[in-house]
Amino acid sequence: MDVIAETKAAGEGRKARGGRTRQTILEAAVDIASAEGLEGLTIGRLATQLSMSKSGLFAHFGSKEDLQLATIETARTVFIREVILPAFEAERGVPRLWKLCDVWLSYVQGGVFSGGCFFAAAASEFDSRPGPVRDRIAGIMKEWLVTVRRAIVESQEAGQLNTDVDPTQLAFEFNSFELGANWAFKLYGDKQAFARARESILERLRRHSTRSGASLLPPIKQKRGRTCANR
Amino acid sequence: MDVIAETKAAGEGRKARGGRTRQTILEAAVDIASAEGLEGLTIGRLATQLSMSKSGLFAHFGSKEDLQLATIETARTVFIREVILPAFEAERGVPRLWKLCDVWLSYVQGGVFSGGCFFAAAASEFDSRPGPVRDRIAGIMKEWLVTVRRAIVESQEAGQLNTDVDPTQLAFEFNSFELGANWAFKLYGDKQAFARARESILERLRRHSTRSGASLLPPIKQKRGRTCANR
DNA sequence: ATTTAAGACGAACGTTCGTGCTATATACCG
DNA sequence: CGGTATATAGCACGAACGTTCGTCTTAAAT
Repeated sequence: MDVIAETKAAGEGRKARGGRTRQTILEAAVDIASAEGLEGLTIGRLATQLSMSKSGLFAHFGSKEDLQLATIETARTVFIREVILPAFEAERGVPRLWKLCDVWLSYVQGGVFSGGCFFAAAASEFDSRPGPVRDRIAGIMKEWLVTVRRAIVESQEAGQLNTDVDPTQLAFEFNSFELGANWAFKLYGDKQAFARARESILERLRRHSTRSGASLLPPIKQKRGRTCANR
Repeated sequence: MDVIAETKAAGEGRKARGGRTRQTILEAAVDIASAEGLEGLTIGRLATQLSMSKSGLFAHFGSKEDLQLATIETARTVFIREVILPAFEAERGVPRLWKLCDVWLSYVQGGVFSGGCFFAAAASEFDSRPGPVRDRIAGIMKEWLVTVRRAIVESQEAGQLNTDVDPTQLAFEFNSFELGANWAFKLYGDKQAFARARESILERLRRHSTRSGASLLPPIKQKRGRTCANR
């Protein structure tokens, strides 16, 4: 996976001095932007929080747009570290597919970014504003969607998921549940939403799994009252 | 339904003169805000577009927050007219439940607001910004969720939907599909997303419907070729 | 015909934004 | 040690923001 290869190269910095503070700036920028948005991420605000001058900070980036793009790239690195890599420790097929969704929900729930999913927030902020920022966000979210879809296809190739399910359709559904949980959590502080999303995803995985695939899913959790005696 | 009662009262205006321009302002405001956001909705921009002075326009509202709140209320009125009322023409039960979702998707697809779903955009803009604006948006979106949930319960009471399905869970799923379609449409211009959301919703309705409920759903559409017609 | 009140206007306020220019401090290299 | 980049700071700018103020026009009420 190209994603894994690039994590090695990203380690060491540019010119040692400036590279380090630049990284420090970007880490703070990601945190602010996830809560206040990429436009609410103000150079003055960022400088104050880091006890720097506006101009000193600004010198690290040629423009505000560059700062936004660099912030997005940093967020992507965090996302890969916090979601993609852990999920890829699970074996290819249904286990990895499930873990991708599970870890994603945990990453929002656990407050990796203080404003929920960084990219969901950025996408809705820039979706009506054409330009490089919007394009990059769209590209990164597509990466995610493609990763989920590929995990679905691999599950089918491994004989763990029925081949009569459309991978694109299922990826759309999983992504929707994640967006829905993120929405409910951010707007209402509803932590139950994550459990709901997990239940919806698991229900679908179970229904479409072959026997060999179903055995790789977590055991059915008993609901209060009654459970999947449905149908 | 209280929603229907309030459509009658909203007809006539306040002081005839001022009420009319105020309404004109708000209609333009809703359109701008749906694309540029409630914060991107600038008083100067609004005044320019309407060939008014900033101060003359501003006098209709005591503050920017008041303008935002009034804009939200106007958007809600549009939403009720364009989505709720048409859906409530369908008979109670599964037909109304399906039509609620179907009309919602059409309302985004058809560009009632040029920036997709007004409330989805506003929610993600203000979900990390406490205050009256955020509270009102959250309240309105809850109204919608409750309306969908009630339609589910009514479908069960009418014996058209199996009672072993959790209404809150199903409402979460339908809402997620709508958010997912809105997301794909705004970020990628993907019109197929609406068809995908409809398919997901219908599939679930069919699976959980009783015989009497299933007969009230639209006929099954044949898919092109095999499921592999996607990209 | 006179008074009153509302609506719209232009100008200006103070603040904050992104962005340049210029000077100083700090670190690295011969 | 001195010299040269590089990093940061200080300062100022033009524009845009929300907001306030005083004035003029216009239509209704007396």
